Amino acid sequence: MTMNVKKILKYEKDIYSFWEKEKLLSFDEKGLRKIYSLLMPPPNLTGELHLGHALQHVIMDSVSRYRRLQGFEVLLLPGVDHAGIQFEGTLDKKLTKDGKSKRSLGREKWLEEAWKFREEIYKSFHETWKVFGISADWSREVFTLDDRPKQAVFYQFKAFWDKGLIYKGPYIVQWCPKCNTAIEDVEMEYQERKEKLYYLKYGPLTLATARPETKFGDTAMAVNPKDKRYKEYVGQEFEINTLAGSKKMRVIADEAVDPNFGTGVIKVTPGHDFTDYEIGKRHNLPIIQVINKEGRLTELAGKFAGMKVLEAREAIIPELKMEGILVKEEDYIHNVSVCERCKTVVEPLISEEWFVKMGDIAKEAIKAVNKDLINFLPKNYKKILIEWMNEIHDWCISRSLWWGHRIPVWYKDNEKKVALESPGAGWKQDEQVLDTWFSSGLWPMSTLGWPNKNELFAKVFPWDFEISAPEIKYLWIARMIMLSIYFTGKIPFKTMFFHGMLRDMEGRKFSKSLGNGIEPQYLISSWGVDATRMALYTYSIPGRDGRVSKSILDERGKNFRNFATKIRNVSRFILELKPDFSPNGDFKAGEDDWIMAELENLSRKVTKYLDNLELHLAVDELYEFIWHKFADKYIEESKERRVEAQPTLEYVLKQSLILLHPFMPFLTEEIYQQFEVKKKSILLEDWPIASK
RNA sequence: GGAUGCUUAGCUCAGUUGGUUAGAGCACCUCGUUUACACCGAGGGGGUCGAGGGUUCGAAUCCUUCAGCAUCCACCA
Repeated sequence: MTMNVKKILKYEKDIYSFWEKEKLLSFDEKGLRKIYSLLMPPPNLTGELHLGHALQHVIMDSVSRYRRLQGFEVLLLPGVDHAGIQFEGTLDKKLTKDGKSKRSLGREKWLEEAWKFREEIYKSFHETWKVFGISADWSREVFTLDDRPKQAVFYQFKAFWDKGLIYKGPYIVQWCPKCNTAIEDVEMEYQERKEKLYYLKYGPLTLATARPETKFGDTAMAVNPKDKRYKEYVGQEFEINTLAGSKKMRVIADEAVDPNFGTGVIKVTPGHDFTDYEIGKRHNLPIIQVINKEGRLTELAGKFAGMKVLEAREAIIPELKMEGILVKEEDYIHNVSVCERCKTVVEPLISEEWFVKMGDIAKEAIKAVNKDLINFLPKNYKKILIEWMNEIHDWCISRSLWWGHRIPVWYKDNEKKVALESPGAGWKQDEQVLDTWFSSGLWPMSTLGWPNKNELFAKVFPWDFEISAPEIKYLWIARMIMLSIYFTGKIPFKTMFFHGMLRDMEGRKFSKSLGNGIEPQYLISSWGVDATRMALYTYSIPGRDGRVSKSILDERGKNFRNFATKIRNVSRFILELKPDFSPNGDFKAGEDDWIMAELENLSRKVTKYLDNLELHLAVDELYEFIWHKFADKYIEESKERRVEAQPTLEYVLKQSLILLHPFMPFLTEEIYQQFEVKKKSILLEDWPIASK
């Protein structure tokens, strides 16, 4: 079995090397042919490529091979994303196993380890890509921490800075105490928890809270202005027992308070709650930090200082009861925000972070998207993206990490400078790095040498084709659009293809923690690369999720492996066992007409489906034609008149191979090479029909 | 709470702008070991297209209500 696997992979590697050697995959920017450009979404540098990557890359590859056959000068540009938090988390886990840690290594040594780890991951990426036959121009590969993106990132930062779009300030952020960094809304997930809702007496009022431990940070009580019950209290001040002393608190009226929740009164904790932060801003309330970045209470919490949030909650409850402050408890089921990566409960708290004002940037992007310059698949993503951009928040671009583009701001005494390199002795660079998406958002430009003016950029931008998983439509796609429009006035890509998500049979995402993943390598070694690719095209409908299990993918893999065998047998019959005669290339009218008409029909349909990016339909047609029309019917009938039919047999086979090549590149090349009259590679053949 | 999508044969899914007996693969049944192929061929069974209502000469396809599932967004004091 393992021998067999190696043999299969060896065969595919040989063909791939042949394509590379003949420069069939490389892009000639001096070429005169019309360009078709595809930008590979850079996978995260975190380990191995999974089935979702395979799906996405295989879709891109079929499009790029199709365009190659049509005679385009194709650029499929590959790359990898440094993936700040994710990579850093993965590496730290690995280092812990080796008995090392961030603290013991220090920033410089740690970065050395990081680059070493990067090399390991790179090797595995390249192997997988080539095994899948991805026809990218590897000489143009980009990594988001390379020099070029570095220049682009700096240009971007400087441009925003000069325009006054970047600001630094205390701001309430979602803080993950374990990752020790601010994270964005989109990096969180929600877990339903059964907790308690506590009713506390604050002066003459009773209010409900799920987080009594934040009471040390309270700066006011708030009610809805329309709530008649509390009208008389608004504006008054009361002495409140905080368990760490006593302080005066005012009752304020704010629209954000829901009169139907609890008693209709809330405590306002601007330092540790998003709504409260907004209320606090509107009413000029002070911000008090009672939870620190490790998720522990600060000294303001008196004897509870140093406790973790949940410990503190448990310790506080009895005290509140004793003091007569806690008057009622009830069960309360609600969603708790946790960090998407480490599942730690996220604490909203105040941190010094860098932000980009997004309002104006988004406005321009909305205009461009509304002009329908980008073809979204599925269509409704246009609306979804516009709605998001309409309600955009400022972008928190700083992360307290080491892996990434360091914020290019330098400090000396009370001076500040923006520079890529140190402005001289005594200057200290900001400790934080930029959000990964700050560089990924520039991907369509930085991969082409932007911001330096150059021919490549001028020729290629905007890209013809981009593909993505829908889950990063805001994080990545929307940002690429906004940044491209902002800096170049142009959209970044003409077609934006959102593929569906592969899920398990329960509809869950594949994830490491669930252990429900299916290795692409497993499928390849069982059924071959081409069959695995074909199995994946079944799930290439834009925006449609697919449920898969090992057995379902095995079923498809086996089915297409059988299809590959069928094609091998067909070609053996036609090319190896052909009758002894000299083909004159003439087609006999009459008995061959129908298959020629079917072939014509097939060519037209496959072309249409590829143009519309309906890959699954193209695959269906090819399968039906080759197996059930050509093999089962025509070849069977031709046995009666083999010599006469031979030119047609050869012709139909060759054309079928060309049409199938975008999907099964290795098999089609292998068989193509057995023809007597042929070009150097099937990739140099002509697609039978032009696109509309 | 808001938005979007999904619900078609036992399973996983296709069904292009509404138009003849609703398709594929796998599974199942019958027959076939003819010199490309049993990783095969010929044939067959199996669906009131989630439920109700509506538009139409005609609806899986359009409208509406409802149910279930999923995703995204918001809220979560």
